[in-house]
Amino acid sequence: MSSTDRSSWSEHVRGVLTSAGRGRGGARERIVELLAAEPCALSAVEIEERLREQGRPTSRASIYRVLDLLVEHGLAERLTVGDGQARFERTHPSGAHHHHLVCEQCGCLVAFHDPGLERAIDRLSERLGVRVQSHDVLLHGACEQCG
Amino acid sequence: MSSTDRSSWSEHVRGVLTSAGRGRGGARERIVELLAAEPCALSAVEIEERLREQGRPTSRASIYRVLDLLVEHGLAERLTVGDGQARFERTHPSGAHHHHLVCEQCGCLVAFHDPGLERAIDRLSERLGVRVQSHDVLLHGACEQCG
DNA sequence: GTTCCTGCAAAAGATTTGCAGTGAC
DNA sequence: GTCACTGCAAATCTTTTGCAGGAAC
Repeated sequence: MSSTDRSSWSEHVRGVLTSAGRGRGGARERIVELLAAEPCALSAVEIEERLREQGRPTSRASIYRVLDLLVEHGLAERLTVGDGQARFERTHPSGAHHHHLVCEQCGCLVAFHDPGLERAIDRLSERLGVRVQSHDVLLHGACEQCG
Repeated sequence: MSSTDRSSWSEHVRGVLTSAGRGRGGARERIVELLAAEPCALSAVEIEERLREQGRPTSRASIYRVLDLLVEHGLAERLTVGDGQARFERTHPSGAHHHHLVCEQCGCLVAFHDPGLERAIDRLSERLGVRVQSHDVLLHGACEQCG
């Protein structure tokens, strides 16, 4: 993702939250800045660590509150990879989305997008006759470095 | 799933665990029996509730231990739907697997199988050039009753 | 008798909440 | 000055672990 995307996401967040009558605050700015720069999904604990390493310590309670706020407004997405903690990732303003591969060896997350998969899910939801609002696909395997 | 499938899964579990040098115990029998009869994924807390309702109270620690044992031997599968607790479901001895739709209204789980989706994931893993061991697909939407 | 299984209680982690103080506008 | 935001501490909830007694073989 380009640096333009990064700053545009931060701007987008500010716009949406301002319209919602929310102010700004130090913790929120720090977290938004971190998520904007981070390509991959982070857990609340990881966010706390990164911010502390950057010399900008932030309370974990605030981290959870900011993340909830972002998810509520569709600005971030919550995902779970089965390790007992939730991970968070910014969403693309255009609505484009992707899925993840969890490397069983190094634990890293690899994002990917696949039109064929999206089509298969569209056809599937039609076949099932149910209304599907969203979907998650999680692959478990080995990343390029480990595989 | 037929009652034959149910009993065959229980038999399968006994066979596998006996081969692994494990004995039997009351808690394990109760949990296997419950999972055999239950069509859908249950959390440890739900399993505890059901067993208590049946007048067969079982310690939660034992429930987690039995579930871990089943997952280790490939007899059950752990899945998460994002509500902060793990759910468990028996696996089919043949290796057949399915995925789930979570109804956002009533919270129920609907299982489905879709060859097209499986093919799309096979093609995808080939395109990505990574080794994919397993995959999970989770749809969020409305079930037939609610939709 | 030895080994595995179980229950209880305590511990460990992640997440949420109450509350008082701080900061933005 | 008001209302939102933050940090701390405590609470909640799920899951794991230590240990002692009990059951299976």
